[in-house]
Amino acid sequence: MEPLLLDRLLQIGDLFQKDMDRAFAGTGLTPARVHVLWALQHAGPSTQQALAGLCGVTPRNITALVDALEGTGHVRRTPHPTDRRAVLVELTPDAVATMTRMQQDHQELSASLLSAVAPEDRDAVERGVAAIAEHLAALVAQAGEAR
Amino acid sequence: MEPLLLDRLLQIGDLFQKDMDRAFAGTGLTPARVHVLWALQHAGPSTQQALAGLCGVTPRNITALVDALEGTGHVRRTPHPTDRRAVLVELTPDAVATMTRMQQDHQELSASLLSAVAPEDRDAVERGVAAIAEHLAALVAQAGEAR
DNA sequence: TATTGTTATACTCTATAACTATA
DNA sequence: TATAGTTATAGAGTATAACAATA
Repeated sequence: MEPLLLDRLLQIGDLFQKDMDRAFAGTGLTPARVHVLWALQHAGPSTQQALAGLCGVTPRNITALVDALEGTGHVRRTPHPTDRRAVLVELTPDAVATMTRMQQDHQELSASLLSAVAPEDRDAVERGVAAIAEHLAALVAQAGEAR
Repeated sequence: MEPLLLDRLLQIGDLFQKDMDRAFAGTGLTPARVHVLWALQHAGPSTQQALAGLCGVTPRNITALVDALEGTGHVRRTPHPTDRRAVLVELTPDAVATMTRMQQDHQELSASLLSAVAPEDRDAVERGVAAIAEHLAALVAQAGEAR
């Protein structure tokens, strides 16, 4: 019996997570902390409130994640120039280098995955996966409203 | 700029997780506990060692998950018929009904996702996603050996 | 009065190590 | 001696609620 499309997608998600967990082992990084680093690379220096929004977690949680990332030298807290309640979190030069490398690996992995698809199927797969992501996002948003 | 295929797949994984978390809210279920229930529905009554293997977690962790599921009435522990060291964990009738419903939802969601893909792309998407899953599994297994 | 970040507390998932009862 | 499950301990991620300083 063929596995369902959904089962394949769930399997892919599990494999990514397993791979990430091992790739970060021993580096002091975890998926949640890398998520913060990604947000900082894309958005630049940010307040913790902003990070909470970008990562979809509570401000309290961001405090803990930034504490850990500060401890491992990945980020720095600096005073906010105009709002003395807030702090700005920014990547250290080392972390910028790490994130640049990670982004390259990311692009290479994406290319490697596409190379596993038969050449005549590649366009359809890119279109189809994008359509699935958008459809699923709409379903989840709809379920969220009905809450 | 088009998002990478990999970004789409990661987005799909995040959306599934978000949807599951909300679907289970208030039921006492969590992704890890549902994983145990799935394993039990597919494998039938099982020892905790067997569940640890099926779920890919430590036996100690299974003890905690089964404790929680027993507390919410989803599973029962019964003595193993031939090995007095072991226990058999089995679904309660209520949990069997819950899992049957969940399996139906699962199939419907899979069909819904496929329906979001253009009809002429569907075969290619099913082939391509399967190929990606197998390719990724091989990459992860290879990285695991090099450990 | 509203917002930013923190302290306090709690729950879940996860792991390793040591221990008990049984094979 | 090896295996099944548990107790003990620890760390990470997550949440809510109460509080301080500042806007």
